[in-house]
Amino acid sequence: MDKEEYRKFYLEVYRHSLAHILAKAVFEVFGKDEVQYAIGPQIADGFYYDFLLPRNCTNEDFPVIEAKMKEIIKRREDWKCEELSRDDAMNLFKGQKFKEELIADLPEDEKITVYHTGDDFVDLCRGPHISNSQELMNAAFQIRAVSGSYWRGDEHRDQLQRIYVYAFPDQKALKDHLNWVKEAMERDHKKIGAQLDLFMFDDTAPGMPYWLPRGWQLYQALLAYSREIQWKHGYTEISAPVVNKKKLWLISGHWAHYVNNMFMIPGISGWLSADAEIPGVLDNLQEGAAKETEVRLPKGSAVFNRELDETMGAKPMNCPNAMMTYKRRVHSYKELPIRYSEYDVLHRKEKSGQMNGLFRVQEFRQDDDHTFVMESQIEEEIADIISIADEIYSTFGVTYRAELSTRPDDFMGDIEVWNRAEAALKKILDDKYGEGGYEVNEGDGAFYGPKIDLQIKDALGREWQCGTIQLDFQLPHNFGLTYQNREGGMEMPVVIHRALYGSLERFIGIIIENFKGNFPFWMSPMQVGVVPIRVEHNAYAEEVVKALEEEDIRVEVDYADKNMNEKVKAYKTMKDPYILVLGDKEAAGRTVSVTVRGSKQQLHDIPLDTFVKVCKKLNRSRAIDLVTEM
RNA sequence: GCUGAUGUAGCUCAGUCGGUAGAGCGCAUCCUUGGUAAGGAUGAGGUCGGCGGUUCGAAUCCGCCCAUCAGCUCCA
Repeated sequence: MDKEEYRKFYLEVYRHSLAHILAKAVFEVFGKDEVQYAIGPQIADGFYYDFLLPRNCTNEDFPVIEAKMKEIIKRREDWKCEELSRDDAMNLFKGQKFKEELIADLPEDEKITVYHTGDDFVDLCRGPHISNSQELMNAAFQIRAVSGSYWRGDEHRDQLQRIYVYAFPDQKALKDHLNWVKEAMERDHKKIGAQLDLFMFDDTAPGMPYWLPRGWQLYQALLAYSREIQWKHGYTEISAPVVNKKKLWLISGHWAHYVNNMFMIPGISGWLSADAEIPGVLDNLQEGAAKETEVRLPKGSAVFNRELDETMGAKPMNCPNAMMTYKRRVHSYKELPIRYSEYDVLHRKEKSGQMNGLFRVQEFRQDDDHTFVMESQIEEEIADIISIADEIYSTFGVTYRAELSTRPDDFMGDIEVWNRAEAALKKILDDKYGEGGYEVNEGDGAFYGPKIDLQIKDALGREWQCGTIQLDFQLPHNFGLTYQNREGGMEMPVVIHRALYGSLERFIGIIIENFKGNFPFWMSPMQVGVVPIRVEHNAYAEEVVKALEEEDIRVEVDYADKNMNEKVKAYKTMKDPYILVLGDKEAAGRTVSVTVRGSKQQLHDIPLDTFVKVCKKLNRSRAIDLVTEM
C-alpha cells in the first residue's frame, strides 16, 4: 500500500467507524427501542446514516447528536468483530426490520459479520473498523444536513431520515473542505446569474427563466454556434406549434405516459362550471384525485375537463411535431437521413420541490433534432452525432461521461426491436469508449427507446444530464411514417432524437459554474467595454465602437460625464473580456489601451485595427482563453 | 410529493423579551473633471413572501398557502 492508498484506506475506516458512532449516538438521543437503523455508507465528503425515528430530526438536534458522538468516542470503548450464522444474526437484530431485510437478502455463501462498539451497540457490517474508539479522537466531523430518503430508494416504502455528516481525518481537512464548499457556492450559477444580470425568476412563473439582455446575448451566441455546426453536418432547422390538441398527444403516446407533466390549455368550451351537470367530468378525474374536493367546489367555479377533444397541451418535447413535419409528404430512401433540428420552447410541469435554478426548469429550449434514417444508417449517424458532441464539449472545455440506459418496465413496442436498438448503441459505445468505458443503467431508458446520456458536473460535483441520443422505433410506428425503398415498397424509418447541449438552460447553468462567469470571448454577453476618459473623448470612442460593431463585436460604451474609474469598475464587475480606455493619447494615435479580464496589466498603444482583428479572430476560433498580447 | 431549512429596501444582511423599520453596497441630485474596481454632501427607496388567527399591539407567536435552497424520489 503506498501512502495515498494508506490514507484512503484509513479515511474509509474512520468514516465507516464514525457512522457506527452516529448510530449509537442516535440510539442514545432518541431512545434505543424507538429507533430503526438502516444503512450508513460513506460518501465523498463523509458519510450518512438512514434511520426511522420516533420524531423528525431537525437542526436543533445536530449539536445534541454531535455532543453525544464526542462523548461516546471519549468512552474509549473496544470494537469487536464477530462472525455469525444467518440464524444468530437474525436473532441478534430481531425487531430491526431493515437489518432483518438486509440479512435475508445476503447471498447464501456470504460471511455475516457484526461489529460491537462497547457492549451496548452492535451493527451489521463488513468492516474493517478501528479497534478502539480512542482512534477517532482526532477525527473531525460535523453534521451537514438531514433529509428524507426512501428505504431502498423506493418512494412506496418507509421514508427514513438521512443524517449527512462531513467527516475527515483531522480538523484541517474538515476546514479545507468547508472552504471548498464555500467556494463552490460562490460559483453557483444562480448567484452569478444575478450578479452578471443574465437571467431572473419570478414567483409568477416558477421554473421559467426570464432571459435578460446580457443573458440573452450569451444564449444567442450558443444558439448561433449550434446552428453553424449543425448546418455543416447536414441539419435543417424547423419550427413548429408550441401548443397542440389532445389528438396529437394521443397519437404520440404522451397522453398515456406524460400527461401529468404537461401544461394544459382548455379549448373554447373546455371550461365548465361546477354547478353545470356535465356527465363524465368527475368520471374523468385522474386516478388518485380527490373527488370529494371537486364536489365541494363553490357554485360557479371553473372546472376544466381535460378529456375534451379541444383540450390543448403545451409541448414538453418536439418529437410529435417533427413526426408531423416528416409525414407531410412521401419520402424516398434517397432522401434519408433527414435531419430536422429545432429550438422551440418546451414546457414540462415538475412536481414541487424539483426545480433548481437553470438546472431544472419548467420552460426551456433544447438544441433538439429528429433524424429519420434507415436501420442500416443508424450506426454511421450516431457516430457522427458523437463527433459533434465531442466538438461542442471541447469548445467549452467540459468533460462528460457517457451512460447507456436500457429498456424500462413500462416500455412501448416490440421487445425484439428494443434488443436490436440496444445492441446497436452498445456497439457504438464499445467502439468509442471501449467495453466497460461507460456506464449502463439497466431499465432507465425512455419508454420508446434506449438512450445514451452525456453527463456533466456542476460546481458542487453534482452530475446533470445534458446531451442525450435516443433511438426510437415507436413514434414512426405511432405516426405511420414511411419511406419508399429502391424496390418501390414502403418501409418505416427509424428516428434518432438527440440534443447535445440538452436544454440550453441547463447547459448555460453548467458553463456559468465552470467558467465562474468568466466566459470565453465568443460567448461573453458583452465582449468589449469602452471607457472614454472625458466627454471630449466621446467622439473617438464613437469611432472605436463603430469599428467594432461593424465586425459584429458586442460592445458597450459609457459616454456619461463621470469619473472613468466608475465606468471601468462597472465593466469589470460584469466581467467584460476587454475594457478599452480612451483618452488624448489614444485619440491622437488611433490606438486603444486594453485591460484584459483577469489581469492587472494594461496593454497600451495597441492600434485600433490590431485590436479589432484580435476580436474577430477570437469570435471565429471560439477560443476559450483571451488573447493577452497584441 | 417527502424531510430539513430559508424568505426584511434593487443586492448582502442586522433587527434582543411582541411596543412607530435599520446598516453597507447600489440608485438619484450636487461638489471634486479624471489614466484603470475614487472621495465628500444630500436624498429617495419597505404590504417585513401572501392570507388568516392570538393579542390593546405582530417582522417577531400560531395555522394554512406561495416561492426558493440542500437532499430523497422522479425526470422523454
